[in-house]
Amino acid sequence: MVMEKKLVINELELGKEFANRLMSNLNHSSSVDSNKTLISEILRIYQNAIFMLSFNDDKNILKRSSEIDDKDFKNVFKKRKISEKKTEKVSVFVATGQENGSIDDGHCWRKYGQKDIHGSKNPRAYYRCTHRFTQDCLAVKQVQKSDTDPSIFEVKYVGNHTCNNISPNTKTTNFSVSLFEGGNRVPVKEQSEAIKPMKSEEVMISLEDLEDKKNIFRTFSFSNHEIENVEWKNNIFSENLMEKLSPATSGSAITSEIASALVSVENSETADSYFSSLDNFIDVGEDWLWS
DNA sequence: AGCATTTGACCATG
DNA sequence: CATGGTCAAATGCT
Repeated sequence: MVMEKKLVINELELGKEFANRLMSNLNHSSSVDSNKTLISEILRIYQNAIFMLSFNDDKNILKRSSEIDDKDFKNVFKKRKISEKKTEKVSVFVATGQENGSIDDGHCWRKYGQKDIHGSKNPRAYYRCTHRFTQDCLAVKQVQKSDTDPSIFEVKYVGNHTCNNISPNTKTTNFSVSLFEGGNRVPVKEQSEAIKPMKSEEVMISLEDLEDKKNIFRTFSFSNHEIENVEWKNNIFSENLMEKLSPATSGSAITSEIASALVSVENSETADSYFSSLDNFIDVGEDWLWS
């Protein structure tokens, strides 16, 4: 069985586990918050599984990634800076709950293009940092509404923000994040949890050991080194989530092996502003592609 | 007026 | 040649 398939199955099994837990909760009159969190998690898992499968379908894309990697950078392109872009880090997010497709991530973006994408129902919008010219900020993002779920926007970030203009909205974000790098857990950012969230969204990060089959997706990461390496790195439970769901299980062995992020957005209007603080969470290597 | 968005054209790439 | 990413003129918005 291919790795990707196993991972999708793992994801679905996790969804099943959460559903069972929800059933149990309902039988024991657990807190509404806990049940909501479970439902949210189950929905996320389904979306992840769908997303993974959609990526897995396109082998040609994966092939192309490896081919690009095999090339030297001896080719100097004439006009565009695509070759530079390829060396930048890319983050992929699945944003839910957006009503109008404009995803406020705490940075100021300027739309510079939109394209109909072959095989996709929805066009892809291209944004660059508003401060591209004033502060030489080369950050770029692409937003595309999911074909499978119109409420979900796939957001891809390319490059780091070098500008220092962050929307005040960011202040309302309440999250706790950790990630792995080279097998070591590295705390990234943490803010006060003083604000009780009205709505939670899981940000998917992944920097987990690819061989660890216990892991289940929160998101995916792609590498272009080889086709075989275009695997979805993954992680399982958010520690915060685990504490919400089942305090007894937090701190278990499993949580020591996960990288996760739980983002709580005080303002329930949007899933705003967590992206800005999560730049490069998902390092998909030097090449990246949409499904 | 100044800034953002739209949209067709252009270009690199496979 | 098809596709995706970017450019830039036209247009819209405040």
